[in-house]
Amino acid sequence: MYAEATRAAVLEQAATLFAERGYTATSLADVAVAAQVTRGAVYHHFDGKRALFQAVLEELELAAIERIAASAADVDDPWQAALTALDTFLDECCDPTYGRVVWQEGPAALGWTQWRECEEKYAFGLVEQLVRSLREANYLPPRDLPTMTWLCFHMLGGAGLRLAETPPERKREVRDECAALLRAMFGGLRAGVTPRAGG
Amino acid sequence: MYAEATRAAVLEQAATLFAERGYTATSLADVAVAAQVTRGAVYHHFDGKRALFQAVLEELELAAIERIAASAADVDDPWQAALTALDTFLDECCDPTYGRVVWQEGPAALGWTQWRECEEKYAFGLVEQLVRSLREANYLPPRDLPTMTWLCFHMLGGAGLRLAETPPERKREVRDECAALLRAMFGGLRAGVTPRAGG
DNA sequence: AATGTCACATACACAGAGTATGTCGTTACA
DNA sequence: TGTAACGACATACTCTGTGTATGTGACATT
Repeated sequence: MYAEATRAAVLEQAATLFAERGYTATSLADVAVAAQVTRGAVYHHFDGKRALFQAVLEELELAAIERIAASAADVDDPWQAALTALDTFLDECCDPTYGRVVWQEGPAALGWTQWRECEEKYAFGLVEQLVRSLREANYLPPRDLPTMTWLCFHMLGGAGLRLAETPPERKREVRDECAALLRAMFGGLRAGVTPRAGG
Repeated sequence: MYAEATRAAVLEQAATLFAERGYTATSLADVAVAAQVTRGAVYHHFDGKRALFQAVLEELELAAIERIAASAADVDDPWQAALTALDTFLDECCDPTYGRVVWQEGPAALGWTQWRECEEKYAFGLVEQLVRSLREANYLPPRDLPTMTWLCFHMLGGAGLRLAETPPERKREVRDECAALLRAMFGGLRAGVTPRAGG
């Protein structure tokens, strides 16, 4: 039963190529060669190029979200939990593949709408959840949830993208810079709002 | 001399189609049909699909940036100038074509790197200029300029994208919501910094 | 031993980008 | 005023890459 190994190899090589060359510049032939199989094998395991990409994206997101959620799970205060999640997220983005595939190639490959639908289950959903809990605890003003979520989501995406393209030796520096700026900006949202005790 | 008219027609139809269907889903045949010419004419005026897209993007950016810069030109205080630019930018984004082409399709079509290089001349350049002037006037902390610019740029892009996809009847509402949130976030960056008088 | 199924491989169809060449009307100029 | 050059397209073809349909061998089942 080599099937699972083949699938995994295809998935792994696809992730690398999509991240390195981008979605359109990567052909299924390239993926097949890299995974040392034929295009037939790729089509056997995945329903075409888009489906392969989506599988790659979902795998990356799943792993990242899991770690991010775990890191924030045992923090009681919603604000501190959000900041912890932010920190872990930035760590995840130091992996070049994640930022490129999820934030840059994602919308291009799947199309804006489908990408967002997919993201509802992962990063976007997590951000929404965090923003919601912050708002309910009165850490944030009672403004439009989708808009707040959307802006936060995109700001995080921007940071992720920037981190992904930063050369390894500068990653830590840029990461800390992003963290400070993001904290300040989120702090701006919070300004003028009194958190509800015990929220 | 119909040449200029033909070029303009191709450019206009391409903008519409790229915005409606996206870059990859739009073939040059589609563009040619819409502009009532043949593919040959398209290739005569533009060096291929990417070049056509870039021309569309640059035209949209040029028009937008011009209006944005003009609106902020006669405001003395850098902070007020930035807020004015923000307002005008959000107005521009209420045009669905602008947001889709520049912020969504742009990176996908040209590739991340080339898109950014192109943007240096337009939106990204303007944001950088504004952020720089704010920092020099001590309205912002002395943090890394590229990172600050990048995050602001992406946040604005997120807002633009959201506005572009909002149905016309809700645009004003979402626009104002975005404006308020963005002002708050930028205010967060400013917090704790004392502006230099006459700066 | 015949049959079915899984995991691929091979071969083909078709769309769309890019290119090479053809055509027609206008202009330059002798 | 004939013609040669050029600009503005149109037509025809090539090539790459996706997707699909079919073929093939190993293995399990009965």
